[in-house]
Amino acid sequence: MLQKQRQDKILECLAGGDYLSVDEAVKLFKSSPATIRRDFMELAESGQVQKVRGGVGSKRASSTLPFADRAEFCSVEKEKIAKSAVSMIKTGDIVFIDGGTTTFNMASYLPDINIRIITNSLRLASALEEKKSDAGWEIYLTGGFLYTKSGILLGPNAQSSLAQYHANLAFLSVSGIDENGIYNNSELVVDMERVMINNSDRTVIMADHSKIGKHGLVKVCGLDRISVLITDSSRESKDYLLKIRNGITELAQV
Amino acid sequence: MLQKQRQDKILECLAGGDYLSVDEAVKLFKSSPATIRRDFMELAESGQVQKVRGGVGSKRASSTLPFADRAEFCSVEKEKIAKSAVSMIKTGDIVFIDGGTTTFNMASYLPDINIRIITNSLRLASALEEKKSDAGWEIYLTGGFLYTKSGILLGPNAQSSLAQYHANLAFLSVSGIDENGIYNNSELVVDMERVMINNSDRTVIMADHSKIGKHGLVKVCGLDRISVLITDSSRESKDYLLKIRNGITELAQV
DNA sequence: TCAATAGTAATCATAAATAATCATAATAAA
DNA sequence: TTTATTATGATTATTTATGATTACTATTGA
Repeated sequence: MLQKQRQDKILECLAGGDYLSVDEAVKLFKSSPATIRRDFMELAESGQVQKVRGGVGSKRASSTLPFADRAEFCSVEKEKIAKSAVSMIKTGDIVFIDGGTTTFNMASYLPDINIRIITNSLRLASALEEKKSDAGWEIYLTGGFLYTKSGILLGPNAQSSLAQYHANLAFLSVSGIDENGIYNNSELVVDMERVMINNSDRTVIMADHSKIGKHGLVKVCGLDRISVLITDSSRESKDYLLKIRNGITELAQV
Repeated sequence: MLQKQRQDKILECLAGGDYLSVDEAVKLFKSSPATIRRDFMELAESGQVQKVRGGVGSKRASSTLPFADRAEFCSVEKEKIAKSAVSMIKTGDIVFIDGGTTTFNMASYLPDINIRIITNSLRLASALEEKKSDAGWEIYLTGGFLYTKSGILLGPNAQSSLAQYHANLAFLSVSGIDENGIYNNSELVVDMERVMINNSDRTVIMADHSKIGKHGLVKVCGLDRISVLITDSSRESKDYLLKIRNGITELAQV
């Protein structure tokens, strides 16, 4: 049996949202544990299954994420932060959601209420499209050049497209935040985020503890433009949070 | 056995959506491994199969289209038409691809050469993003409101976003074509298609035989604006095709 | 806490598949 | 016919996948 064929069958076994052990797979495909492990590893690396001791499990809810480095998208902290962020959204809201990994997790928890979502993330839009809310989320995508590496739309067309909208809330990912402001690593991303900040009533920054006290290539804006910071608690970031606390309106720790 | 004959048989074997190993093919066609490999390579280069170690797989074998109603997208006719359409694309081209089901199939066959693709189809963009061409397709998405039912971007923002671009080739799906012109069922879709036609050097209509002689809610344009019609042959549509034939520059029947 | 067990990762030799090269056979063009 | 072109199959070196062995690590239960 071909390697690829075997891997397809593994995925098939897991399609029902189940679990497949190394031993079972060895019997099923008549190969050695080493080979099965290698298959499992590859499938896990490409994000198609999740590795557990003794075998692999289906990715279940997040199984439709189309990108490789899925692990990065699914950390417990980021999910908590995302959950807290969506709880701020009320019926009738118009929200900007930018293209970061933290904000992407919001897709899983968005309540099925009437809201309008404006985003430059192809992946977020795809995820929301597949969920097909009953209440009918209205989804608006910005145009522009598609960065296939990160699945987000950037560039002048994306910016001018985004500038057409105004929102109640903007949810942003950052690469760092300190007492002077928020940072990100790409100029094009920063340009988009600035438009979101300027065109929304309130700006919510979603940053896990690893971002606290860190910087980035470009400063997006000062803390005075930030309404809410949602982060998770950790011992190391505690001191830094105190410094930031005074610059912003509200701090949510999850 | 002729080379062409053999390659057709290979494709037949894969029609069911499975894999074919080099060894199996060697026995089946009584040729040498070298020849079979060359066949596999050619078929893979033209995008008709996917190469895996030890053999080839059908394009459908592992490619997971992100939406439910896959069947509709995969009819043999539409695939043939799509294949013929992509063969028109050359290195350096800038192409519009609209959001229909026929045009969507082009994603599977797009050659890995340097081209720029402008589309209002979220699903096409997602599919291309996942394929991650080596040569680096540049993908541009129009902005606008996302119709989750069909996964396409429409509305005034989509239009103005699209109007920024100019292409060599525009590939359009239609709901019908007759001797007077082409038709579609949604005003918003027609608006987008008109922009594509106006902003491209050549317009290619992709319509399977069920569309020939049919109409739709809105007329998009007359046949004089159409450069090429790609369709599949069928007894019923033959007479109608003769009428249409004179209105357009070129007719490709697959 | 400790071993006992089960699962894993790392290494390596082997086997298999592939790409590259070449000579030959089949085909098409002059 | 002769020549040029293309397809084929054999050979080779190279790359890649595999399974056995071993050492390592996590989990379990006393």
